[in-house]
Amino acid sequence: IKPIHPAGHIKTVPSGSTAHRVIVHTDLDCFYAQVEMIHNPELRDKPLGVQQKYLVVTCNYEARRLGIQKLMSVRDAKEKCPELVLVNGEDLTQYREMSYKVTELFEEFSPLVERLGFDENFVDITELVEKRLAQLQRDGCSKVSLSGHVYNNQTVNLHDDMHIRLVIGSQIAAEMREAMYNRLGLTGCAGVASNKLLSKLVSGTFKPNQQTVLLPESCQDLVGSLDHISKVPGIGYKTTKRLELLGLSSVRDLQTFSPVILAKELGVSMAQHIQKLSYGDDDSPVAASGPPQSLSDEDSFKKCSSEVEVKKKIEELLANLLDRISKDGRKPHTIRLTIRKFSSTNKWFSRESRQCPIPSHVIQKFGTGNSDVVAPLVGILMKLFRKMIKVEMPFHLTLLSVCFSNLKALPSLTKGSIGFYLMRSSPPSSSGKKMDDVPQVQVNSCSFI
DNA sequence: TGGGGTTAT
DNA sequence: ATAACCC
Repeated sequence: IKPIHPAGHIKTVPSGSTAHRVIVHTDLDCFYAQVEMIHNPELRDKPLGVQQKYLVVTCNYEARRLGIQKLMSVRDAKEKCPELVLVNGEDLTQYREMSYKVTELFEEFSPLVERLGFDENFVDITELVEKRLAQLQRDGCSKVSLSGHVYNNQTVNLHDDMHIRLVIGSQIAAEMREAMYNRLGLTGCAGVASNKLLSKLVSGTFKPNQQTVLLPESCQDLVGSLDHISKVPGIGYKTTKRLELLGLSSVRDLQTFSPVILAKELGVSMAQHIQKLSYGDDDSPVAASGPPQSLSDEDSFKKCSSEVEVKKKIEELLANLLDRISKDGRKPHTIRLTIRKFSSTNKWFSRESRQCPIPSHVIQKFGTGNSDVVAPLVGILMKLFRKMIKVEMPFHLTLLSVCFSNLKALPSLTKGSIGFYLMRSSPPSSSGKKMDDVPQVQVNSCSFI
């Protein structure tokens, strides 16, 4: 490594700068199936699928070799592979818990960890990379070795500033995956690049349990390798349809399309955003997720058509949520009920919801036993229900969901207090089993106290 | 198509 | 409150 300046002065990245970032994206291999196999090792060498209702939502690689795909119907899956073992994955509790263990593990590397679903994380390791680079330069060490694959098999140039940083990033990514395996028993992929979009795209290039780094010169090859605009993260179903109406289908089509006409279709903000994405350009920061913004519980079914049935389902959902919120420790200030009505046309979208503030006298009673809070909440939820459904008319629901949001910390944990700073990554647990988490929290918190 | 999540309008 | 996005 050559010193950037003759005196060996280190060029640091200004805080908040978007210029020389190193981002890791991680993606666990068939996450739900992995959790089930840890839970029951007998399943390890068998083709395994995780079932929700009549769908196989994910499966292990043994099952994939036999032709099972994600989101395949149970009927098709059994037909394709009669030996397929199915476990029910409708209760997400164990997946959610393992998911947060992974995020907390990554937070030991950098506080900037952003969750994407239960099985993906972005980690901004720019500062860690700078620290290691500085240390290497002080030591006068001239060797750094890359971990994992390089996208396109591009040659690394150790005289290139960004190449060196990305190579150090690949070592850190390897350490993160090692820690994940040693401490949690989980395998997964990682991608290292200069922004979130690119790190996510590159992490999937070598698939189970491998990692890949993208060097800047191969950026256009990466985005160009996507066979359709809908494969660009951020361009979803609706936007894809509108772009197709403009005659666009490849990433190159989008790159070279008139920005003026695109802005007329999508608005200038959205137009600029997705056209930048098409070039692999993404300046969005890794936003630390922290604890969740909302907790919800839902259930789908073929048919629910009477008020007593609705009340029963709502009570079930609420009981689960109250359990979860008491473990979280925070209090919800808003409650929402969501329904999905049956309709033969347009049947997979269109949900309706109504929400309202939770009365303050109900909020107070949240931490203390659950039972004095359920009756008023069921009352509120049934009122919300009647705002959407005229109960004297026939109705046919296929989903109910209850959501707590506007979550606020306990009154005692105000901004200036010690408790606030010790609170972050693991909320006080009623079971007290997580005492081993405390030391790592303090490592991150001490400098503030 | 499940059972979750987030942010923007 | 809905609509879009993500897994």
